[in-house]
Amino acid sequence: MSYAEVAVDAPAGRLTYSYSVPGGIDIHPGQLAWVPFGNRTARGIVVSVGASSSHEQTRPIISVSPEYELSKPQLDIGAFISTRYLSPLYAALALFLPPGIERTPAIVYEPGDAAEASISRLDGLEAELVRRAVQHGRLDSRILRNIGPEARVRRALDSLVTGGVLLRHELPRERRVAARTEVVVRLRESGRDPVDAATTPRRRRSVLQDRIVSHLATVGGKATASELRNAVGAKPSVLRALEAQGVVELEERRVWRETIAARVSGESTPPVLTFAQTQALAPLLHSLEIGRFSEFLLYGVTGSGKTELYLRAAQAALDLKRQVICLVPEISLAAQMVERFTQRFPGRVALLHSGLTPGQQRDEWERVLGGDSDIVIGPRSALFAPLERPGLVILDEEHEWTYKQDDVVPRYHARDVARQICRLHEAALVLGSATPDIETFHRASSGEARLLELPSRIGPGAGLPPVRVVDMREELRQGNVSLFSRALSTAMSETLARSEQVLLFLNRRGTATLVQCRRCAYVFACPRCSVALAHHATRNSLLCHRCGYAAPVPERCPQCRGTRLRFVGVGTQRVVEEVRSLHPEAQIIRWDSDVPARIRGESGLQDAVRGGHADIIVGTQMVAKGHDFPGVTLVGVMGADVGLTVPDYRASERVFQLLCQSAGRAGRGIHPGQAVVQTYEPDNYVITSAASHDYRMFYEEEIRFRREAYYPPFCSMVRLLYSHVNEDRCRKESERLRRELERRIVSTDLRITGPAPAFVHRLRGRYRWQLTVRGSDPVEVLTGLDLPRGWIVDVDPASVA
DNA sequence: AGCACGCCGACT
DNA sequence: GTCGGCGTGCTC
Repeated sequence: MSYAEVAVDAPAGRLTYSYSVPGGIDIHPGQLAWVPFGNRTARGIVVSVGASSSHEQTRPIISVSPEYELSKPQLDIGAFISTRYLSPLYAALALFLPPGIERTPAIVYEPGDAAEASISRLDGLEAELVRRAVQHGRLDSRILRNIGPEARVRRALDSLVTGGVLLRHELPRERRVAARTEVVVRLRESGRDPVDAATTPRRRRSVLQDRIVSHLATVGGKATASELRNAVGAKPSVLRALEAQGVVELEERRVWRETIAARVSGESTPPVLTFAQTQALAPLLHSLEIGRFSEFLLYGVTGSGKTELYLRAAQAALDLKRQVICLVPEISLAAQMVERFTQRFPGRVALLHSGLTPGQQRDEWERVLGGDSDIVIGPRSALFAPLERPGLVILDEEHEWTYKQDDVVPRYHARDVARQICRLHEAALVLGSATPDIETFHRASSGEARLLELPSRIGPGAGLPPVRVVDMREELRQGNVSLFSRALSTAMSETLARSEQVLLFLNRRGTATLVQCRRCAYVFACPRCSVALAHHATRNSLLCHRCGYAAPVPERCPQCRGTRLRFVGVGTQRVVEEVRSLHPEAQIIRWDSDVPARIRGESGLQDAVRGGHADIIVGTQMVAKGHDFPGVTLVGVMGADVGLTVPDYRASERVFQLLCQSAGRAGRGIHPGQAVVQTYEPDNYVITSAASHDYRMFYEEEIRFRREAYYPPFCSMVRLLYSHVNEDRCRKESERLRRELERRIVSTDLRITGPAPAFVHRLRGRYRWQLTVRGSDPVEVLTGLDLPRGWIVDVDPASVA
């Protein structure tokens, strides 16, 4: 007897369950299986096979799926993710499953022996269900679709099953979408010229058959069945008849559903590299050639030629018969990357993301599996494409926090998983950014990654736009209470007069939550945590979202004794109103999350700006990313420092990145651009370094703060978030966990913070409290810890606010 | 996830 | 007295 350890699709965090293997089944690690789990049939992935089991009682595996199996490297990466991010093993391994594979069995109901006889004593819905079950021999999801309200049907079925009238079965199933095929019809020569066969009709051939044969002859003897149907009305039955007569051959062929990659036109030839590009490329090519793991930070501003280096490195990897993964921060940015790669490597690029149709997803994935595509582009999930031996993994805009999955398990960071994949396959990891993540730049500084630098923009509009920083306190002192400084106001008028476009960018994080003195700009902060206190209007109090400190809303500013306080928070709507009153003739477009997603769409903003002849665009961080507006020559950043007060150790980093990106939107076309940054903290290093486009200055300040305050990269961090409808319970449970963790601590460098209410204090009717654990290896204390329901564990969280 | 069990408060 | 909401433990 042999036994299998199986990672089962069950939310509770155990690693594997043991099953016996029925004789005759050939089983090995990586296979997908169906296993009995409690009273249901669940998906499982076999992780090991042996002669004995780790559990006394075992039930047999139901079946093994033929569709796909995970490779050894994939099993290893899955195990890595599960351990590192404290996630169930199945969830980690499932990242590698083919798109559209079924994760639950089909449920069918068969009539029991007494079904027909019991119809008369049942009520309407139940009787109807049994009647249909008898009529069709069974009930499946298709028959049940339009029978009544879902919940009521379910309840009725449950009671019929309990009463023994119906029998419930769970049937394993595999694929949701079928492969698309087409039939190719070929005229057989049979020793004769095809034209001859077409012109000398044989006996007993119908008119339709003749038309098919002559059409085939005119198109070179070969056509698909659907072409023939459109051209001459050929029916499948007629084609089969012709095949039987030996006139044609039919061949079924797989066709791939296409994505935007198929519509890319033009081919690009490699341009001559600049000196800086050549310098940066050399070590990358060298490491690809020797085929050892190496990590690179490609640091260069937008427009400095990073993508060309990605393409060169990809070429080198492909020449070595290895594959390439190129990740982008979000789906909407994939299109540009697909275009660049497809123009250089036509027909070899696969695009993988959840926005494709299920059929497209399946086909792209299988083109990768079969080796038809050796370049994969997509968001973080593209990391799990079925590649034999990746040689190069690229993360474009590596600092983007979308690379961290934080809504569902496993809460992995694509950068860390990519690094692990590269280690395993001895591949090169290339992280590209104009404003690298502090942790990444630190890796480059310490030698863990190699820094490749592209110092300047190439081509027209080279050089970054000048940035003017405006002190809004001074504006106030001068009696300007408008949202716009005089500098921005003047610049707007001048820009509009030149018929150029203005982009007003509103940093809106932390709306209306903090309290500031109107006179000296003092922000009420927690005495223990030095972060802004959040204003809770319902309780009329100030609360620290990090440590739980609470205070009543004060009457006076403790710094200047001023009595005029303001509650910070301005929406795009307000900005639009004020712009309209200043420039009633201007066309204004508002662009934020209130704009319906269907309008925002793929290139929605680009179209809106061009089609709507917008003069002024007002938006939130959404407009700062990826979009290229050649007509914009003025960028106004409103409330540049708002994000700085968010109680998160990465608040500065986020604001810096956002400011650099926003300012970079100006002057991307032929006309020179400028940016105006409005702030209450003109001397803050985040503002000054962003205004002078000085990443290194920002980095030096920021890394000093991280070191002194003990934050990553000088420690690792885990966020523990508990949510419950009852707030008191939240507090008590998080206090209990803190005590439990303190008991478990053996190493000395661990620090626990909290419990405190989370920044998002209440979400969907549930309160949220949190703890953070910092140290050289905080995961260690949490491994094997059984947490009650309601806890979310987030290792290396994108945000602790 | 889904289910069974057991605990408390709100009713016939 | 019981019904039922909710917390907890278990599934190889």
